Amino acid sequence: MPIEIPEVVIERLPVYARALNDLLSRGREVVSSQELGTELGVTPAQIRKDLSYFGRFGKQGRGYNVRRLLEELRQILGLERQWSLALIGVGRLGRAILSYGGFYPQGFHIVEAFDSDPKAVGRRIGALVIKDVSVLEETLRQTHVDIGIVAVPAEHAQAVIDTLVATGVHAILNYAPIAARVPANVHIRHIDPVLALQSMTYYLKAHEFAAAK
Amino acid sequence: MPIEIPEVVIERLPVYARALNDLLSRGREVVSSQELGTELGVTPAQIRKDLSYFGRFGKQGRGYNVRRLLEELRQILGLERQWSLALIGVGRLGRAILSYGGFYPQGFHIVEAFDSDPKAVGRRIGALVIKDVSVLEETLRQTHVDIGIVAVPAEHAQAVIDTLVATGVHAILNYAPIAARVPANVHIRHIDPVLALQSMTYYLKAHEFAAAK
DNA sequence: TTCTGTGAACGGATTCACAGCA
DNA sequence: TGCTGTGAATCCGTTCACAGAA
Repeated sequence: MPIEIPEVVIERLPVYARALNDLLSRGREVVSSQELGTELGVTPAQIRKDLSYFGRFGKQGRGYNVRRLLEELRQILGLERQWSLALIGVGRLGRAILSYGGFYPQGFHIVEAFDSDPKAVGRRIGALVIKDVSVLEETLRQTHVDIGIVAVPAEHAQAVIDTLVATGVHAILNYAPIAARVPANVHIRHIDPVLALQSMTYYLKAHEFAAAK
Repeated sequence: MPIEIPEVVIERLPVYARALNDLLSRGREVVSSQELGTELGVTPAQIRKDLSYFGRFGKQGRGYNVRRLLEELRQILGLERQWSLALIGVGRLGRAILSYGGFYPQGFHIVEAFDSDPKAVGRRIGALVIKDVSVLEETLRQTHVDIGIVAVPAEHAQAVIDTLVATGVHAILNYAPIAARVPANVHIRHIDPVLALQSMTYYLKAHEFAAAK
């Protein structure tokens, strides 16, 4: 049944959840779709429509109970549980990911780390010992992880992703600058600051042209 | 005139450019929309339609000349020039961004760095000396930068973004976990791995449920 | 009165399908 | 014959607008 819910809707829910979290910490108890929309730069109708896919969480004439709605969203998104992740690639980028403090408090725990560099393998980072990428497949067949984080160089990324998929990983966060191919039942998100910059320059160029006139 | 071109199209162009770059380095001279589409997981019709907004770059019966099309796209996107960036926030994340080697070769040069921590201010990182964020506004009024990179804690991000906008910056790459508000003539892209993870867990949850049946 | 929930209308992006050129 | 370029058709997400509950 959830199959028919547009993916864009799913991608907005965490944004709503984060805003509700803020509101809650500021002591706010009730919020209207109007206010939430202004806060987030989204139309109120969109928020109401998005939420209506999952239930009727609001009170007519009042708005939404912040705590209640947040809990519903966390439930829907699976944010109440903890998720285990494996990191592949412990170079500069990988180490930055490991030391990033934003995952753990949100329930995302990196429980395995792999690299191909013999100098890195065996090294300990916090509670993790870096394993050789050659044992990636067998390790993940024994120890289940929910999500793979790919932080290897572009030329190895697709192979790593294929291995992850082969071991039954269904969600991948990819930092490598490639357009990875995965089966339809596997979810992938790309973190790619260069692509982000390269699409903005189009507008900067156009703007400068207009400004020069 | 470029105003009518859908933003999604602009966002796909850098992806095409990257793929063409790969093809070129593999010695490929000609490519059809079919092949390129397979490579990228996009329909051939979409590629042809996207490109048709900007001109007629292909040869019927043959396909596209890889080098030629790449050059056209680089021209359209403004990738032939160099762009100067200012980084605000030189904490752990900011330092990782500074040490990331992927920006410079693509023409993105970080020329200024700011932080609010007195211990960081004045410190030299490579060719950069970290300035106090209190001089952000006046510095950017003197030294033009094209793009701002925001890597400050969430609670300061909107203020920093407002300052950037006030000094005439029209493009922002935001790493802070907030839904920042900017005027319509300012472009912003968000790098937010936690949001990416939080939308994938929805599907993992649904999948597990289905698998348990 | 206020604000939700939701069918219906709308608008915009994707895909189709084919004419036309090499 | 092969593949582009592109109007037309389709699909899908957003917005409208209003009935109905508090």
